[in-house]
Amino acid sequence: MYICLMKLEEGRGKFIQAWGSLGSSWGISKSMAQIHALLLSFPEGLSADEIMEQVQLSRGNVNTNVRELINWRLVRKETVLGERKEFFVALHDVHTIAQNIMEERKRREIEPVRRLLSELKATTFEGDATEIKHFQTLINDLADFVSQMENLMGLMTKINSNTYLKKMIKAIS
Amino acid sequence: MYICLMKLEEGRGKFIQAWGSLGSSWGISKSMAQIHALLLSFPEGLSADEIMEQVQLSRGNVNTNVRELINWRLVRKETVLGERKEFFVALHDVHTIAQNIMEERKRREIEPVRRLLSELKATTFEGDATEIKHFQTLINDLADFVSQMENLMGLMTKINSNTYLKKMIKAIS
DNA sequence: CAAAACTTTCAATAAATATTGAAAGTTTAA
DNA sequence: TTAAACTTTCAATATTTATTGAAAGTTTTG
Repeated sequence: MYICLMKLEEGRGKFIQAWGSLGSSWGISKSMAQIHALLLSFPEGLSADEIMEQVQLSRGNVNTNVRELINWRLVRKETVLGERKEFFVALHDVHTIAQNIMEERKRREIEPVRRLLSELKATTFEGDATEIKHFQTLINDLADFVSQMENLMGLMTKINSNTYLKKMIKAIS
Repeated sequence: MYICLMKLEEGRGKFIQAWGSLGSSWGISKSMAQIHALLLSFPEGLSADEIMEQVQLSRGNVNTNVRELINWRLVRKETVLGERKEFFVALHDVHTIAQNIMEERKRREIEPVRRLLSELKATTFEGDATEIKHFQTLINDLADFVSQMENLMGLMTKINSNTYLKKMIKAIS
């Protein structure tokens, strides 16, 4: 596909659908990814009913996934004067988005690993000395790597406000 | 738990089980994570039957997930002179592991996003000018972010052989 | 070549996860 | 206070993903 012309609505629809299926491959639910894509596509907030309408999901599903997006700090609630219902707006700054996703993933995916490894590090093993050594080396190496990973994720959130850093990373990678 | 004493076998078992459940939270199957943990725990390779025995999984499951681990370049086959069956050994260097995981995730999770965004970047939209502008800004921002991400993942694989880089990252993050 | 020793495949099944929608809960306005 | 407007919950259901195990396939050995 070299050139392509389409209605904006169609483009948004395509983006939303594609983002939804991509979502699965990063371990978040399709609906959540779709709703996020939808809210990102609109500068203004949408109501629950509008979301239901646009992505064809049930009320319960929209409610659950919007709440989850709020937990991830990717979306916030807004109320409009004179309107009774709530509106949901995505955070539109990509670097803030990235930062919040990083933080959440750290919490969910890195922290538990760290806990496991600390626990194993703190235990003394009985058995064959060589095998113990191998196992302990593994645990230590993994622990080192995990903190490396955390540093790097921290770095990612710093890139945010730092063009110099951005250039540096590009240069050394 | 401040001090703890246990048999090595028990420690390995604990590690394997925990790694399995963590696996789900990073979007890989429990069995695959368990098998990986098992093979990491042993310096020498194990046969399919030994894996089945140790992690209590069916032959088919072991076969499938070992193949997957080989695709990810986290495990390789080994044959032993005079033995008919195959043995599977984990790569034991944590940084090589990290590097291979990064590459695989890039391929699976980043590449498809890049493709989608390029496609949307290449299309011309019809509709309200302000809305189009918002949507295009979104697409461009996401595309920028994705390449940023790729740079950083590249950087991660470089840390491997570079202690200086490691210190630098720690310093700036 | 045939049987033994393995490995691979894949349809059936189980388990985990996501989604629905109707009922219950809450807030606001008159 | 009560009815309307809206949000939340959650048991039932659907969908997706992982796992099993027996049958088919392959390679090696005698």
